[in-house]
Order: sequence, then C-alpha cells, then structure tokens
Amino acid sequence: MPFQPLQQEPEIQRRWLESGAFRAKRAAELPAGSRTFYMLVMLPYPSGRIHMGHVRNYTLGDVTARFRRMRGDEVMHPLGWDSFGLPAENAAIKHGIHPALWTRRNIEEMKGQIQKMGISYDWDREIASFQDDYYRWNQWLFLQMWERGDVFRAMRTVNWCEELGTVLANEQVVDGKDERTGYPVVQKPLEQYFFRTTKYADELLYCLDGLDWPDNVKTMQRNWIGRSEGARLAFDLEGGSQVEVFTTRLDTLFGVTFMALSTEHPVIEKAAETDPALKAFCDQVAAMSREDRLMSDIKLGHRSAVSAIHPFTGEKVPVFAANYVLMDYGTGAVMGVPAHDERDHAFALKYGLPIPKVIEAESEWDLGVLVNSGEFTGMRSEDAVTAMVAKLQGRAEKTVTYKLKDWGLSRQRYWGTPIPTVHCPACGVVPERPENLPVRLPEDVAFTGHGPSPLTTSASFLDTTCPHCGKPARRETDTMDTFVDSSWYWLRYLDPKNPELPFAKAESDAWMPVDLYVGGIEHATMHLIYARYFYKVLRDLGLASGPEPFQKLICQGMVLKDGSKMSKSRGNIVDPDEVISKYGADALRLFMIFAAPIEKEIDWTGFEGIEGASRFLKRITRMVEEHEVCGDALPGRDQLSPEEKALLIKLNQTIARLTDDLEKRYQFNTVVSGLMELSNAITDLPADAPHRGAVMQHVLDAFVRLMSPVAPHLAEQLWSQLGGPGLCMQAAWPAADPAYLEADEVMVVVQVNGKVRGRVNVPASATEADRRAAALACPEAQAHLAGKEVVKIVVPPGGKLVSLVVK
RNA sequence: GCCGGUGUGGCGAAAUGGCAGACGCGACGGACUCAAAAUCCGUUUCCCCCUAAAGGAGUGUCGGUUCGAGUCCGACCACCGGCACCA
Repeated sequence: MPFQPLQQEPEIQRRWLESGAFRAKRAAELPAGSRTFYMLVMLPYPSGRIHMGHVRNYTLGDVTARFRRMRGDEVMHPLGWDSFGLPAENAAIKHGIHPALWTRRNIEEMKGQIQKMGISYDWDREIASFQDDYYRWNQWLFLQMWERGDVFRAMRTVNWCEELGTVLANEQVVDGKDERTGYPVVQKPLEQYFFRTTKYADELLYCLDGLDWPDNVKTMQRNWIGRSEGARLAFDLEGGSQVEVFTTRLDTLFGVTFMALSTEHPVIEKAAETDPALKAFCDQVAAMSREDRLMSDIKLGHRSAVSAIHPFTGEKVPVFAANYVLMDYGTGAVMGVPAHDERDHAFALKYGLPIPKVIEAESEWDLGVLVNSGEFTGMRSEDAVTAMVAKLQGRAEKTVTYKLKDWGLSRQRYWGTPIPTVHCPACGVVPERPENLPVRLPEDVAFTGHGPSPLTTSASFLDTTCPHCGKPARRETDTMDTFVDSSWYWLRYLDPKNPELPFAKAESDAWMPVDLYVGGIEHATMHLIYARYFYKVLRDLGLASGPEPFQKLICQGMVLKDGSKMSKSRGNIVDPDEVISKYGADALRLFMIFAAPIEKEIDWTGFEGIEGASRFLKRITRMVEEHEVCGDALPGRDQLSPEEKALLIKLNQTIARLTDDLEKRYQFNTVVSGLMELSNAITDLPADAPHRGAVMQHVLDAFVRLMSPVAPHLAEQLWSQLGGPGLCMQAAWPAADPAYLEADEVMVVVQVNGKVRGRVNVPASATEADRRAAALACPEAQAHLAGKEVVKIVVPPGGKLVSLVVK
C-alpha cells in the first residue's frame, strides 16, 4: 500500500476506537504490581478551533502515552474542557447565542479536530466543567473548605474592572489592565469570598524542592510566594495607640528618623478626619491608577500630626502618609531608615529628614556591624536582631511574611460555578446544605453586556429559603473564578461518573501523582499554584494522598509564525486542520516533535519542515513496500555478513537510545533523528546481502514499533503489511539485544596531548593493555610521538579512546 | 534593581566530561525526463592548497580545573523570560 494518509488515517483511527485500546483501567482492574503512568495535558478552553500550540502539547503527551503503553505500563491519558469563562458570555452578548450552546458546539468541533490527530485519549473519561455533574463538586468542595475555615468572607480592596463588571485576581492584572481583554482595572473595596492560600504558603514553598519541574517555573513560584524573614515591632504613638511595622532590618532600628504608613492605613485614615490637607493627599494617591503608581518611582509623602516614640531612645519620630507603602504587604507601615534603605533614603532627601548612619558595611544597604546604636553598638547585624527582640520584651518578635495573597474567588459573572451560599436576613451568609447541590445555573437570564451579573435578573434563581432557619432568603449571585475548575479536574478524570464524591480515594491512590504534566509556561504562577494548593487541601480533607499532584512538569514552547505569536488579529494563523488535510496527521506530529527541543519555540516559517517530515514517511513506506514478508529465522551472528551485522548493531543501539530518550531524558526531537538514522542505515543494506529477507523482516518489524508513538497511523499500516499480529500500538516496545550493542571490531580514537591524531581498529575483546599498545603503534600518532617521551596514558571507561601525554 | 534561562554552520539543531556540527531544512552540482515536478546520488564551518594528502583555527569574551571542556568552575558581554516602591 502506498503512503496515502488522507485515506488511511481515518480508517486506522476507527480501528483504535473500536478496539478500546485507549481505555484506562479502574483501580480495581489494575493487575497486582502493575506500573501506572498518568500522562496529563492542561485541559483546553473550548474557544472554537485548536491551534498549533494544542497540536504540539497533545502530540508530546501522546508520544509519551503510547510509548508507556508499549513498554507495558498501565496508562491514564484523558482530556476534558475548561468550559466556564468570559468568552462564552461575550459570545452570548455579541451573537445572542446561549453560553451553553456556544460551548457545546465548540467542544464538538475541537474534539473532532483532536481525534483527527490520532491522540490516544480515553474519551470515556471526558469531562467538561460547565456541566453540573462537574461543577457540583466545586460547590461540594467549597462547602468542605468552608467547614474547615479554608473559605472566608472579607472586605478587601479588589482589582475591579468596570467594563467587565467583575473582580480579577492579582495574577490576572497586568499593567493595570485585564491580562485577557486589556480593559482598565481600578482598586475598589468589596466583600469577597477567599480561599486561605496563605495558610499553605510555607508548604507550597518548600515542596518545590522535591519537584522535577523546570527551574524557571520553580523560581517564578518562589518569587510569587515571596517569603521574607524579619520582625514585627510595635511603636507607641503619642496619645496612646500603637502602630506595628514589619522590617527585615531590625538591626537598623537606631537609624529610624520617620515612619511611613500607607494612605489606607487606619492610623492615617483617622488622622485625615481632622486634617483636610492629609485627606487631600490620600485622595490624590487613591485616584492614581495602579499603573501610574508603579510607573513613577517618585516618593510622595505628607506629614501627619501624629508622632511615634522610638522604643529605645524615646525620641519623637514624625509619621508620614506615603505613596510607596503598600497596605496589602506586611503591616502597611514602615519604619523609615534613610541611611540603609534606598527608598527611605530618597524619601528623606526629598523631605529634609536626617540620615544617621548606624551600620558599618561594604555598601550602605548591606548587613554589617552596628554603630551609634546605644548598647548594641559593635554587634553584628544578625546578632543585633536577636538581642533587640529580647530587649524589646514582647513589643517585637521575629516573623515571616509572604507576598502570596489569599485567593479571591468571587466573580460577578454568569458563566461560572454558582457559589453555594445564601443570604438570610436573620442568619447572615449561610452555606447551602450538601444534599441540595448542585446549585444550578438558571436558564432564564438576559445577556446585556453591561450592568450587574445576569444572575441577579433571575427570580427563579434568587428566591430561596435559608438552609438554617427556613425563612425566605436570597441566593448568592457571585460565581467562582474559573481557576477553581482547573484546580482539581485531573482527579475527576480518575472517577468521572462518581455520584457520591468528587472522586474515590482508591482511584486517586492508584494513579496519583501525575507522572508527566505538559502545558504552557503561562500557567507557571496561577494555575500551577492553585492546583498545588487545592491538592494540599484535598489531602488534609482526607480525599487524596501525597503532598504534590504533578511530579514532573514540562512546559512546551510556543509555535510562532515569522517570529511572532500566531493570532487572529495578526492574521498569521496556520490552521492545523489545513495541514492535516494536506499532509496527514503523522507528518504534522513528526514535524512538531522533530523541529526543536520541546521547551523551545518553533518558528513555522514555511512548509519546508513538514515537507521534510512527509518525505521521510514516504521513504519508509517505500522501504516496507519493497520488502517481501519473510518467515525465515534470523541467522546467528556468526553467519551474518558484515553489513548485516552492522545494521543489526545500529538497530539495537537505536533501541537503547530511543528508550532512554523517551523514558528518562524526555528528549523527543532526538527520537525522530534516531529513527531517521536507522532508516538511512536500512536503506544502505546491500541488495545482495545473503540473508536480506530475514534481516530486513527483523529490522523493519522493530523499526515500525519504534516509530509507532510518533507516527502511529503509518506504523499501524506498515505493521499490517509486515504481517504483525493485532495492533501495532499494542505490540511490545522492542528490547535492545546486548549481543548486538557492540561490533566485533571497535574503533579507538588516539589522542596526543589532547588532540585527536589517529584512529585504530581493535577487536571488541581487546584488553586495556591491547588498546594502549595499538594506540602507541598507530602510524598517525607515531609522527607526533617521535623524539618525545610518553609520560602518561589514559584509557577512560569504555575503552573507545586512548589519551597519550608526551613531553 | 533582583531572580532564572540561553548563546554551536546560511537555518532548526545534535554531542548523557571523550572524534564538534549527527539528523533535518535550504543551497549548489549531477542522474532520470523532450521538459518540469517527484525521486535518487553527491557537495555544503573557516583558513592554507589547482586538487588531494597533511596541517591550522573554531561552540559569545576572558581566565581556571582536567590527560581531555560546547559540556564543570569564576568573571564579563549579549539576548530572552519572570518579578519589581515587598519594607
């Protein structure tokens, strides 16, 4: 059969689906002692069409899943849909189509596209977060967390987007704009639901050490969590009250010449009540957008009428409201040490404050030895902190702060999981009873595109009774951030139809942790921190085991076109469907794997790359085509011609290398070049080789299995042609035969003073002494040895090289 | 500013301390063809050289460790990414 992927691929996909070869076993079905492999890709948002980024991601996952199956592992390889979120709601506003309908159509479309790629997903485990048998478990988990105190309500200044009418997480705000739509974001106080992520800040930080994740992702998470060791210290204010500061440099305490408080700090707000000028300053700072505040690093301040008292010297210290102090970090108050902090220094210069030096060090910002610090003078910074905390007797303590914030999950949108609480005039905010779940999204809502959430227009949704007192009450109209959906979805795949629980522990114990997780780097801080947080909560709820959900993470690089991201607005999209309908899925898969190492970007400059992939597939089809199926037994090593032997050695070396690349190194592009090298070696076997039929049958049989993870359709076709039993995808991965890993004769490289000067052939059985002798006798090396003394001979393990050192 | 990563032919890249440039793309030359496409064969880091043999240089720069460094260590340069008034 010739290479006709467009005809053959759909037929082969049908055989796979009918055979159930993609199905993953349930925990109870797993044979005792079986190795499991959970291959997970980040679930897609059903935007309408798949793009090259999906193709790259899913191909990589599929290569691994198929390889592991052939190796004999039990493989879990599912896919689902992250199907709540703003685009569906926008489509409803723009085109008058209900979000559910829009979402269903998109899923159907994209699923068809993904199936055309021949990705081996167990579709029986498919889930979609917009379906109530998924999101009811978001609600159930929310109630569990409420019970444990992992959910709380609080007034917080939030990132408010007027255009969208909703709150955004810090992670979703970039440069004062919504990272997705670019709409401006302002600060506004609002009562919100929060997950207490800060409770796990320390564990989220130290567990990173044990993960096999890319360095940059771990670093981004560490920065995001932002652990900082220091001390809290309370300053007395004139008139009785106190203000608490957080500092990492308690040792500089004698250098304090002012206090800087956030304009939102209660002490400042109170002072502003009787101080119009201070009030005006605070209003001016509040009016600045977050962007402007960050853009200008000009330190602005306004002196209040309040003074603090230095705990050691008893001196009066002026209290300022300052624009550079953030209310949501530390305590919202800073002790100003102009001599040893860059920002305080700039501030003091501007407002004419004294700048006394209290640390002697290489640079004024470094730790060092204390000077002008009373009884602490002469101590090292580290020791001074401990001594001062002791001396301050309860007024100060060592403490740790984090940049990580609690996760605000309220969204004033329709297309999300309804938060399962009720507002009762008598009982306040009351959680819904678990037996009343799911709280379903109502259908009778209007999508106008402006004003409050559509949920607030549905009487059938709003009117309810209080789960506590039974009197009439109003449902919560906030929905959950869609990141909740993606924070535990991989566990629902393991038990997608469970009506009692989000998933059975037996299933998660059988499959978790995920062995390989593949997705885009853009999820380094948001999704990948939330998911880790949720898993820790689930563990503490007794629902899952183990500290971390994703053991190994790979972030695949983007697919670019002419140096920039493919996007509709740029009009530079290469549609995967078009490529498949011209070259077939295997050619596209092969190209994606081969083009570059997986974590690097691929630039789709033109179709040359995929032409090359297609050429390779045609060549190997021809190779099998020209071979006649041969039932002869493979002769023993001694009977083979040198060329035949060389080919078998190449085959077995390739098997060893590919196995290593796929199993341990997760290096995929060299898998393809290994296949190409082997195919070149097969082509080089002379037509008149004495045992050509048997050797070719043996080599092609293995070759087809080796290529199966990358180009599974063609492998399946060639497997049939070669007379292989059953499906190639269910055949065993070839094992390297140790007898064929080394040739009879091996080449030894001869170095003289570190430079390659010659090569000699020795029998594989040659001892180290033989190899030394052969190297010394090597004619090319002789020329460089003449008249000199050999002072040292090094033969590294493996004996493929002899290094001669001469004087 | 802080943190992380990356620098190798015309291009994508390989080299798991041991022959730098495997494999592929492109280009050039040739075969087949009336011609083209497709396919097949060959050449393709630089210098010296008619050519070859034989040399020499070469993995961002400078230094170090080592019999041996693209790989390990130190400093620097360039680029990419993340964070950033975080007290």
